[in-house]
Amino acid sequence: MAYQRSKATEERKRARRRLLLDAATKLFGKHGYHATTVPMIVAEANSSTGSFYMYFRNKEDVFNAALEELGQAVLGILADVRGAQPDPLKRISQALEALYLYLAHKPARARILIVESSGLSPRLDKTRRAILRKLAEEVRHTIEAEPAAFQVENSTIAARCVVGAAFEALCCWLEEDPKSRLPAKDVARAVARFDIQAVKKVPTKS
Amino acid sequence: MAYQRSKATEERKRARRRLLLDAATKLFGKHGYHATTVPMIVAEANSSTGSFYMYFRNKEDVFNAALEELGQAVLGILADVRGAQPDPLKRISQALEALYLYLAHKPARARILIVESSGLSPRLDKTRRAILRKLAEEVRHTIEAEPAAFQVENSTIAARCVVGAAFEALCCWLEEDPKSRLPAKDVARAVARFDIQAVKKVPTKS
Amino acid sequence: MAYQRSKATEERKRARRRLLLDAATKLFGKHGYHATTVPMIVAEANSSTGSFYMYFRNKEDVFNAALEELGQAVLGILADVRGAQPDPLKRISQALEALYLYLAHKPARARILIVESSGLSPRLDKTRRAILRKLAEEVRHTIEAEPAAFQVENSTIAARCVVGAAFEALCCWLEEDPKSRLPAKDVARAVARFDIQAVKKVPTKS
Amino acid sequence: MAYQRSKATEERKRARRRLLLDAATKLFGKHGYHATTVPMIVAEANSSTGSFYMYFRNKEDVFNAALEELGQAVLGILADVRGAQPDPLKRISQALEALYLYLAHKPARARILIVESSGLSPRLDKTRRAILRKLAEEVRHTIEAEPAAFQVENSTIAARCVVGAAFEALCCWLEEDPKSRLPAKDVARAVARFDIQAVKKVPTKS
DNA sequence: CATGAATGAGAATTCATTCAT
DNA sequence: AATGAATGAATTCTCATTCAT
Repeated sequence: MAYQRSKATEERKRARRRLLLDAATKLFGKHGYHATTVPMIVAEANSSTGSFYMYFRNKEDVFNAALEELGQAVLGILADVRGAQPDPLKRISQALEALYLYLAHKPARARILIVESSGLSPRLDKTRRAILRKLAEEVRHTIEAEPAAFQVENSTIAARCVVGAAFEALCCWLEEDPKSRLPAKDVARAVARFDIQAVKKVPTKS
Repeated sequence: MAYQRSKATEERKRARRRLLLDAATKLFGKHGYHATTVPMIVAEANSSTGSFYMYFRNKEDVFNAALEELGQAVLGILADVRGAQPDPLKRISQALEALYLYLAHKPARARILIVESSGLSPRLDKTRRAILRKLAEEVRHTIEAEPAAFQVENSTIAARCVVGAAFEALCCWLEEDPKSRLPAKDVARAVARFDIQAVKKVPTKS
Repeated sequence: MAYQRSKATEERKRARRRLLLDAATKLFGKHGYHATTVPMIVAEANSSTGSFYMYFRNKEDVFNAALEELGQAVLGILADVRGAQPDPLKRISQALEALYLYLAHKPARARILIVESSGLSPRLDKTRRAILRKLAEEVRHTIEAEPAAFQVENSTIAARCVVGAAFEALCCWLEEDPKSRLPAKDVARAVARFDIQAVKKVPTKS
Repeated sequence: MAYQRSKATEERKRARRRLLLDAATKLFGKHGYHATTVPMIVAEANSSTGSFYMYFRNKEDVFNAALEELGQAVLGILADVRGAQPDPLKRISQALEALYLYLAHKPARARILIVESSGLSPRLDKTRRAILRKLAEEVRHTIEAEPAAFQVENSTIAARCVVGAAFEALCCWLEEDPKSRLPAKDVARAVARFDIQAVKKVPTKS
């Protein structure tokens, strides 16, 4: 009986945390870190400041949680593609497309990851960099795993370039008028073409 | 009533503004926008709050001034290279190298441009985007001016990718331990190789 | 989520607001609007700046609240007299006496109403004028309701004169040395005599 | 020669002071004491802060000067009427009319005297009260000089009432829409009727 | 004498966080 | 566990006044 109740409690706690984290993600993406206040978050989540500090150490902590969750999601997308597509060049293409479709449909999250998480606190910077590093690592492994398909001067730097190119193009696209801009898919393809061209092995003549 | 405004006074005003702007640039690059306070800036510049508000409307205004100055500097570097190097592929390479050397020697400025200027206020975002847009335009013009040398799916997007790749690689490099990381020049070359590979025309077999 | 809001909490909130408003009223009356700072108010109320801004939008807002409360009080005094005294001439007399006794015992409030509320902000000016207007309206209605008792050239202007005379006399009296000045009651009577003489119907000879 | 030059200098000094004082009067009347800044005054007078502090000790000092000048002007008007009109009742009427015409044509000055000079500093309060006191004294002397014409309970208080009535009516009138309000002359007459009725001797039957 | 750049004390206000209920 | 009232440190910005030129 006591166990049952505790289980229900656990679930309610999880649900409450979700509510708060979703509200925070939404607002951080919309207004940025500094313009989002804790009262705003708890109002959006129909909760209270007191509860907020039960689930998160402080404001930085929710942002960090939102950022990490986002990182997980993005890495998950990449993992899915890796499992599904054996051709490494096509994999890059597919991964970019999947990433763009995901972030294009959740522009608030895209903003958190790309725009709003810069220059905050050391801890948040660290989390942000960790996500970007993991993405770059993923790319680097892909490159290094198939020397027959790729040819770059420095795979670490090339991987960073792939990530940077993708995010900058995405960032610009997010700022464009949603009515007149290209479809996300097309941007993803153009970026993929760019990245692939940059890293694929050029057959030497002879 | 209004006497001839003394030239010495004008010069002192300019000097004072410079002092404040340099101090602000230094501190913004070191601590970021929010962690830098006006008192900190005036202390660094050996000036006073009152003076600060004579030369800048508010804190946002100095940051904007610093950012714009930085944008001018970076565009100036690109313009210099454009004038000096007729070969468009080599030009990209040289431009990146010049940019890296400049920002590597002024890491505080690099941070302002790449890391600290995101997600602040609409006005600052606009200034930041304007700089990145101009950089991308520069790249796009280079690409479009020589169809014989370049081949991309979409020159606008490719230009953004070039800029994004360069800045992400630079950003990562700035975070590395200065003692053990590669020299700026080498990073610049690796990035240049990446970018050039991505956009140069691949000779069709025949 | 929202539990029954506890009655005790509501009451404490009301009490806190009262405390702040009373402190503000006291200090505004003593030092005037500009010389009274929010820290002074919260110190007087044994509260904190944060609380202050929970109950009032800003400094102007407390002053406005104090002024409106004062207006209510003064209008209440007039309403009481109107209910109690059918003779319109005597009513003016009684109303003035009641007003003087009230304000003489709360000189800080009198100062707020008469001296300190002028030339502050448009909003406060409006509140001040609204109170004086209502007082004058009260007088005007009294005059117009009994044409047999009163005779004036313009009842609106006469009503303003009644109010102006009363407040100027009160203001001068408040500045006099409390030890040597006339009792409030006597001043009230002299003013009443003045006002009544000014507005009462002069029996035409016949 | 030296004398000549000094005289010219004296004149220029006087002129400069006038310029500053006029600018200050205009701005104080328009925006009030606190909303008028020294830079605003010197800009209006085409002068400089440095000069300002040559002619006035500080901001309070100009306001005081403006107020005193205004007081002189108003007392001058009363003195003129006193010299010209021997009938004491008619004199009150004429004085009010002259006062209203003067202040109606210089609403900024009227505001300084009636609205903006309240609740500032002790010194300014004192100057303001001194002006009102002198006006009341003038009225009191008129009343006391002709016991045959007047009949009041307390001439000091009656005099204050006369002044208060006049200023409150004027103040209300100044706030009314200039297009639709009564002419100043009519208001003056209505106020005069009120005041005279209040203080004139009522012939006892017999 | 005139100028206006420089000063810095001082005020208002916000919001992350705590804690009594 | 949940609530939201209370806290106060911290920050921005203004403007009267001074003083070097």
